[in-house]
Amino acid sequence: MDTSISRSLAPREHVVTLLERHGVTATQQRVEVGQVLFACPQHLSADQILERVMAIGARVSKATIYNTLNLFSERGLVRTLTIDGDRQFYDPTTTPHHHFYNVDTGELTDIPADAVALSALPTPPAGTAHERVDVIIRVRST
Amino acid sequence: MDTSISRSLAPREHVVTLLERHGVTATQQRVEVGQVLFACPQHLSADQILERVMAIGARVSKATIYNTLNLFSERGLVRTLTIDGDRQFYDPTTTPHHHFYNVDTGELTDIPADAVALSALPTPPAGTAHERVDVIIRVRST
DNA sequence: TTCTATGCAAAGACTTTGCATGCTG
DNA sequence: CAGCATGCAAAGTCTTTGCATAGAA
Repeated sequence: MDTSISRSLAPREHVVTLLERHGVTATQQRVEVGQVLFACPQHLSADQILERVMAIGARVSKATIYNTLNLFSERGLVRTLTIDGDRQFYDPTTTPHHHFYNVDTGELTDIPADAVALSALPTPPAGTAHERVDVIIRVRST
Repeated sequence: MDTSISRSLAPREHVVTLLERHGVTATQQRVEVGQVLFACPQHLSADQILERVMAIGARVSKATIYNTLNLFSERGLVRTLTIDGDRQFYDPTTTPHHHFYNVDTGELTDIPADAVALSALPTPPAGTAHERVDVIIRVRST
């Protein structure tokens, strides 16, 4: 088998459709970022995405990575996660769900929304309305 | 009344005792940071703390602010919050509780632990154990 | 005195911005 | 062709680090 670093990519077609459906012009670089990002449920940093995009032979600048990720985030194509202060992670899963965060390894794992029973949410402060609930379960290696 | 910026401070005695109880040497600067931080339940950034410490006439360098906050955090005197990626907030309330986060204003508000009913927490990934659960309810201004 | 804390400035990590060039429609 | 996207490098933020000096026990 192939000994080089090869990862599955989301099909080009699929990414193009996805971008268009969100009103994002499907340029070369954005599609490549999308192919990496939407390959599977995962949590990648901007740097990791840049690496992987480079690894598939595409050339995208760091600035474009950030521009693209911010655009995707605004348009609801990805969810931006901030767990520790160091860096942001981009999560292709945009449907409601939560996360395990391993404080020792930094690893993030998805938790399906229905695995956490959140009853009786408190009333938001006056003049505000619920937008989203994030549950982060910090775990440590045993 | 006093027109200058004056805020209540935690009593010096109280802060000294608190630090000692956590095995932290109660130096001049640490006590001043503590007086600002432990004045009331709040969420301050490193910069805001520096500002307020300066405002009470104490002179503390930025490096010491960060060193002190990191130390306090390690020793469990404060809880470090990372909400958006921009900066960290330090929360003097270390008992379990959750937060409202206003995505428009950046404002953080405490939620008592018992105001959120979290039943049926999922099992942590193999080889890990629960450490803490954070619930962040994002709200937007209406 | 002996070890730890502090200050200052420089270094570092991550992210954003400005501007000229290139691609999209 | 008009306008948005991209690349590059520089600028910006927040935070950490190194080293000499000052303070605590």
